[in-house]
Amino acid sequence: MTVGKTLLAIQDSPLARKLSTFVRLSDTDLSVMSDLYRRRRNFSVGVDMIHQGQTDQCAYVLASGWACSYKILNGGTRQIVDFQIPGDFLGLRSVLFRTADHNVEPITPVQASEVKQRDLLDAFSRTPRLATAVLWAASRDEAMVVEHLVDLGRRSASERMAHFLLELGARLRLVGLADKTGFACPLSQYLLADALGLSAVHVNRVLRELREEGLLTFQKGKVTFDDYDGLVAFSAFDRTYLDHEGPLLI
Amino acid sequence: MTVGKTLLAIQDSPLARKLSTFVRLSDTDLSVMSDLYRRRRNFSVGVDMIHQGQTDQCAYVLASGWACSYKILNGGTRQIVDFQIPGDFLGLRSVLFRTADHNVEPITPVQASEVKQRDLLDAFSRTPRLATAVLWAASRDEAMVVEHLVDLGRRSASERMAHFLLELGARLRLVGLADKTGFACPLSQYLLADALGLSAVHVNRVLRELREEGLLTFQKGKVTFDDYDGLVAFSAFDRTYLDHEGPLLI
DNA sequence: GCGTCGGGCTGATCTGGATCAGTATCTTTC
DNA sequence: GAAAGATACTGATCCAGATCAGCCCGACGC
Repeated sequence: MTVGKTLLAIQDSPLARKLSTFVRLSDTDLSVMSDLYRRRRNFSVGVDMIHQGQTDQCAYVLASGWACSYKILNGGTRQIVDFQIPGDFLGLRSVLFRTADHNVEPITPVQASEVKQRDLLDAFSRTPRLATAVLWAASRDEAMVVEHLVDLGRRSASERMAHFLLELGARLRLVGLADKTGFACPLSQYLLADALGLSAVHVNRVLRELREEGLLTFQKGKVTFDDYDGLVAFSAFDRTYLDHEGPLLI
Repeated sequence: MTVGKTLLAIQDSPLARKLSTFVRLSDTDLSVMSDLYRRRRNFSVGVDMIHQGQTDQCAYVLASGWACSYKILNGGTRQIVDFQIPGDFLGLRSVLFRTADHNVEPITPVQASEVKQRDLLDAFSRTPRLATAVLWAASRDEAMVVEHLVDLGRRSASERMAHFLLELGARLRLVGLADKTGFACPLSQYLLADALGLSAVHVNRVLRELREEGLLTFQKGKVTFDDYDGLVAFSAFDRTYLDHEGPLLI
């Protein structure tokens, strides 16, 4: 039975797994979702997937690789708003509004499924539960942006760094790409600087500081939590906003 | 015909007006919405409407007054994430997730309709379009949070202030509470400080600076844009993310 | 086998905004 | 109408993090 097999495959995708922590997805929901997965595309590092200011952009579901969404400001600086990891939705706002309000750029080679506006809105009208699930996923993303905002507004550079890497680790654990000891991380110090509102120079110093304190090591593309509990205490990390409880809707 | 009259009243509410810029709401949608409006409640200044860490909180639709959502960090400081003005949804995340990840506090006396989780999820399953509309509204809010994040990460104190007050003005104009010359603003310098990640002392100096530059005046609860175009240029304000175009779904 | 380019890394100096320590109104309360 | 809180406002000082300037090293092209 090919249909059954396909559904099983969809059910196992990172997105389905994420959404089903909130709503129980029926076979109908899953088959509607599988339509969204049709157009698989590849992107290479540094070539924007979504351009700020352009209209009729697509959204994507990230299958593999890392990307970042950012805004450019006059003066050439930029602010990275969030990093996207496998299973993440990306560019939702750019399809809900006609014109994209941010850029998205792959940090590593990326595989992603393209989702056009029509596809998404059609899918929503066919299965209301899917709309609720996506609303939930979007809210979870917003919760992370909010936490990031608190980072920038009220935490010191080193708290910020610690908090940010803990959060990234927690997110990666949800998709099996990290454990409590650390994770592989393709971010350069420049990218960290643009995300944390710091200069690259200061990022370097802060990482050294954290290493010397025995809290964490970030070297050669690998983040290691040398003292997880110490880090949690130091940065007042509270992961409740990332935790999933059982499905809310039956 | 009481039913017709009720629908008309709902149609005129700030929330319905906001949502209908995105989707065309049918009579069914409107009557489902009217159910959400049943429980009107009053809140007084300083008494939290939503408590961080508590479970089974309600959401609210703000009818009148201002509120702010914020997070407390250890050390007693806080970061205000957003201000809510009439027509805004509030506490959506606190009903989608079981436990609230932020506080919401009225800044002025507030009138709001309470929306319980069950009400909301029932409403979504009855009319998928409503779910899409709320997703859209939530995305618009997220766009503002993102812009706020850019404020904190990469703009100087005075750019931040100018950008923030322009945005607030633009939002208030959408609900008829401001015009191009300015708006009535109940925010104290302490609240501004907590929102902009500055000290209250510096907020005061920045406001003086902007006043002396002839850009804007904030005195006696009233923000006046003395040089609107100058402000827009100075803070690189781009309001596309706030603009509504015609309804996307028929 | 030599440039060059993108990271990482470091010291010296500068500065935007915090912090401290007040003063001046204006309300509220009793 | 005195006392107690808010809130606005100001000067003096301090410091976290930016900026500038540069070195080191591995990967790449040719």
